[in-house]
Amino acid sequence: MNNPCFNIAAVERDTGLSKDVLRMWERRYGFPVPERDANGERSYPAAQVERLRLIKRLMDMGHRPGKLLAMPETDLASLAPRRPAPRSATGQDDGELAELLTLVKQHDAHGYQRAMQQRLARQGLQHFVQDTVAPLTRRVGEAWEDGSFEVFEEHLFTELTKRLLRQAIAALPGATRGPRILLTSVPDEVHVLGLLMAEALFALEGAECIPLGTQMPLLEIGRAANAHQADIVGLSFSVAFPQRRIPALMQDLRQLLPASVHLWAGGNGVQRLGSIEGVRLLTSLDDALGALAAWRAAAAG
Amino acid sequence: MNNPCFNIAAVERDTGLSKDVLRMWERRYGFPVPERDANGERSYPAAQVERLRLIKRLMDMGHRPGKLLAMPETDLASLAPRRPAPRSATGQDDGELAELLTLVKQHDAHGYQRAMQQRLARQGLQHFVQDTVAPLTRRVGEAWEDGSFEVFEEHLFTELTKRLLRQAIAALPGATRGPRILLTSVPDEVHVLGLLMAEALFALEGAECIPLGTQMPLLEIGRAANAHQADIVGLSFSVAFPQRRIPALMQDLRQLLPASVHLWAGGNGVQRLGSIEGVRLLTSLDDALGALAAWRAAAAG
DNA sequence: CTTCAAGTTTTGTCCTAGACAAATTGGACG
DNA sequence: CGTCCAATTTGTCTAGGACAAAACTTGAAG
Repeated sequence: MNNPCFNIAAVERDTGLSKDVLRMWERRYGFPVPERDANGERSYPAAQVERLRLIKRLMDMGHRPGKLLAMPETDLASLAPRRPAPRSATGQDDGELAELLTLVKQHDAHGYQRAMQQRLARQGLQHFVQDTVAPLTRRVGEAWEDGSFEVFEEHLFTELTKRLLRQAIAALPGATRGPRILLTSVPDEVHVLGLLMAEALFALEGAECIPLGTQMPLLEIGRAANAHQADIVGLSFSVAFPQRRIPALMQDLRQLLPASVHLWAGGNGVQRLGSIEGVRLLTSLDDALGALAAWRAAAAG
Repeated sequence: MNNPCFNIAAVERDTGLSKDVLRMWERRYGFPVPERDANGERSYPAAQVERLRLIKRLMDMGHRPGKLLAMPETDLASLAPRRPAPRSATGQDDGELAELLTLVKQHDAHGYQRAMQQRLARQGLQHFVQDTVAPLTRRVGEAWEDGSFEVFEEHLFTELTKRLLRQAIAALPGATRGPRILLTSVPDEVHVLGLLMAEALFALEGAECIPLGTQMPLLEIGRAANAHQADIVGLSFSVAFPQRRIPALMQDLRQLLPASVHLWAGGNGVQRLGSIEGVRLLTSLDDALGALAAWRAAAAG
């Protein structure tokens, strides 16, 4: 048999579904049904792994496992390309963004970087962040959801875009005028582009940003805020982060920080959230700038 | 009780020991012996987690679990601070590196960046990577192990250093002369500094690097290699990655790639590894450059 | 028609305990 | 002193069962 087969650990790695879940689904829903190797251990054919990946993707889009696992293969495929159309359609710019996406899709890293550099030069950092990077990121998320972007294409996009933003940030004069803002994310939240966009805008305004990367344990965020004498702690939540966990998390963190330290939370993950005591929710990049202006007004007054 | 307790999933995250292993040790060796919560589930006191982390570290140093778990606390501690002294002691440079570490330790991000930029300008990128970034990273790892670095300090170091390297890489001319090298890491391997160091050296040599960030599922690595028509796939493993898993992982990946694609594995995690069929192990940054030269020689011949 | 609370189903994670293969060690023998 | 085989060590897999937390439904009240 030259079909490659995967043991349960390999499937866990590649799909992100835990061994417990894989065995549970087999028991409850009758899928996947792996073959068994000489030792009686599960051995998943590539086709089943492929289907599991599709199911995982649909689950991330909000579908429920029970339904998906009961479906025949064909119905599954028909669910995938469901894109309800309300893509931001601003005419000309829309086409240019599509071109940028095409470059990534064609794996033309150099072309993408060149095009983005040009755009950055033309628009300036602030408009570049707000009118290019932000919508592009949303587009990539959509494309990934409807299956027109592979995982590795999304990784490439993220990696290249991170570089552009960091480079632009590094080129800014090191300002010391504004508040000190500590930027990071909580454990299980790995997305960093939102943080970088915020950092770029804050740095442009002359604030002093302290970037700690992603996945900081809460206790460590508290210590870091203290050590750096931060005025503001800014967290980012992507849409992929379970929203219901956010309020409790933020309240825990609020208690770890001195009352004088402001706590901000932004990113697409906080859009639909109700207000949280002691936390400023940033609903957009504009709102983030507004929050900074308000902080300064309060500090001056 | 105001002592914080951890459930088994949290302990797995914090120690890197799988749930299976934690339960097995409890059954076999009588440690750890967690309390039970209201639902009868394991609840590990902080002290036990601390000890598990120490045991894990000693295992990574080559000690055997059976011995360690049978030891009383005091003996364990006596094994720990054994830092065999062969820290690269090159006199003057050693002092300068210590100064850089001190800047991070004092949370002086600007000072650190300035000092590193100067070093980069003075040494040139190749020596900067080999003689500054590499030893510095090792030092930070050591400092984290012996507790003199906080988690957030390590995050800050990583974040700032990543930026320096990426900036330097971006400043290089986009060369198209060498092989196309796809650089990434497997799931569960989040460390990226090693990859960036390799990328810097390869790019200096005129190779075309395709950086995909970390944590790519194996199947995706295969697809990406195909889509980008990569000549070489380069993976990085940190010391924190369980070494025993590497050979099987690499063999799985080897089978997913066309025979014409070379497979390289580097990083501090592969130092003590025996050879793997079809995989070129990079034991050092110098060795990585050697591998590149060898590839070119073979391609030309 | 919306909003909120209570009930029901779904779903993931944890539990126990046994089996076995892969890796490592120790010792015997050349 | 090296080499090979046996004994031990060690991690991962297996099987269902149990249960709590999340998500969906339903129904009542504003």
